[in-house]
Amino acid sequence: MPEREKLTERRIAEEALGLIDEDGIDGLSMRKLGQRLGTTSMSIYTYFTDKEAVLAGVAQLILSEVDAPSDEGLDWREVVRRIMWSYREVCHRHINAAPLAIKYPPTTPDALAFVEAGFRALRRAGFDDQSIARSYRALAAYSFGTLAIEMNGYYATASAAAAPGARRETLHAATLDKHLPTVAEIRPSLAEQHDAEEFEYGLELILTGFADITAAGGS
Amino acid sequence: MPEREKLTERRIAEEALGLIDEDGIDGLSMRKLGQRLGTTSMSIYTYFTDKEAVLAGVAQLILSEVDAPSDEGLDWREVVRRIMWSYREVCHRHINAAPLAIKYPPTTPDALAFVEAGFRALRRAGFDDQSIARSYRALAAYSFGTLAIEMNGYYATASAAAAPGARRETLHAATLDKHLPTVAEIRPSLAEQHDAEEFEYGLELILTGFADITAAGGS
DNA sequence: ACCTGAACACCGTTCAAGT
DNA sequence: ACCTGAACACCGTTCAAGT
Repeated sequence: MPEREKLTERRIAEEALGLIDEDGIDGLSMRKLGQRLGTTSMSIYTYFTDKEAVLAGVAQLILSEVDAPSDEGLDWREVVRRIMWSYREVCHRHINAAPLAIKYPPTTPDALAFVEAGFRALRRAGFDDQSIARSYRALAAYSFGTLAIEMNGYYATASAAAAPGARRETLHAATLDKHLPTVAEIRPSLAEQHDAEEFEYGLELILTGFADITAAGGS
Repeated sequence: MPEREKLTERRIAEEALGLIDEDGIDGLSMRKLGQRLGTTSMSIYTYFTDKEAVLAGVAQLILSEVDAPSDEGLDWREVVRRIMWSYREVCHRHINAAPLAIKYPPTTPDALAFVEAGFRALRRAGFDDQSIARSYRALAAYSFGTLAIEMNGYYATASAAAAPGARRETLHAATLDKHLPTVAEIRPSLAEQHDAEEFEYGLELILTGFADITAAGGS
């Protein structure tokens, strides 16, 4: 199906995101992308230096979808909450592309909008530069890590008795109980966790920590 | 250089880790790995179902290097600190392979040793099952995210004026100041951050949060 | 059971050539 | 400036054949 339309950096990234949504990052090839755009793979190189640049472009596209709440009348905690939950929602909606949002930082103005919104809310609340940078980093780390856990079905894999794909040394329940009794004990509780609930727990823990530690705490 | 030695799941994973340490994950191919082992790529398939299984095996190898402190006489906070710092150190020592440690959960007994140690320390301190699972998840999220930020030189890229590889729409300092003034303001503080210092800040924040929230707090 | 070589169906990217 | 087709140097994995 050759889509005929002027080639654009934007259109290429959008089509790439579509392909990734359907087939995953490994399912994206320059050849397939070219075909989907109604041209050859080589025409893409007019707009992006290489495949990695395309992937970075896809990341910008996703990050642009994150809410950037104006902070009028909102507590800084509430602004941060909205951004964090929106970030998580966007990454789940493009779950195949989520690793790109983790790997490539926002660089375009659209992709940076939510960062600006967050920084402004913290500034208003009286955080100094270092505290803002520090809070941003801690929140970024937490959201990246959360995504990583939620993406791979991290615990689903961990709970499976067998080492995935390894043909020997599968972990029998017996050896588990013997050598790793506490792991065996806690496993059910890990399996019972709800992603959203645990995300909230950690997020509120961090927000409370900010309030305790930064000078701006009470505002 | 054909290394002649009996082929083993373990030896294959070790050689794969060596290759990744040198050339990165993309630098690992089944063909090169086979050559390094003194055979063909195909002989590897006797021990691993596919390339992904090899990567999961490499992850187990790395995770086995993480310290698993015995909790005798140690405060639970101190046990967690040692594990977290060791995890970080191991991933930095195998920085090219670090994404594997994030992607593949520990499944072999050796790789699970540090998890067992951590769980045991929390159990001793009086944490119930749910609190242990919850703490583990929060700490895992934080360490994964930290790694992701430290790995890609996340802020280094973010600080560069240009969107990497995109040929248009590079972000000029002027448009930055105009549309993203707070981002422009905070950028220097982000560039000044020290990885280890920020890691400690977030880790201690989380540990304090655990003490506040779990019933076992004071012990 | 373990290893092999040839073959299949792909890749990203370069380059010379076209408009 | 933008697009193209052929070519280069690779991939992971299957399969039939060997020991």
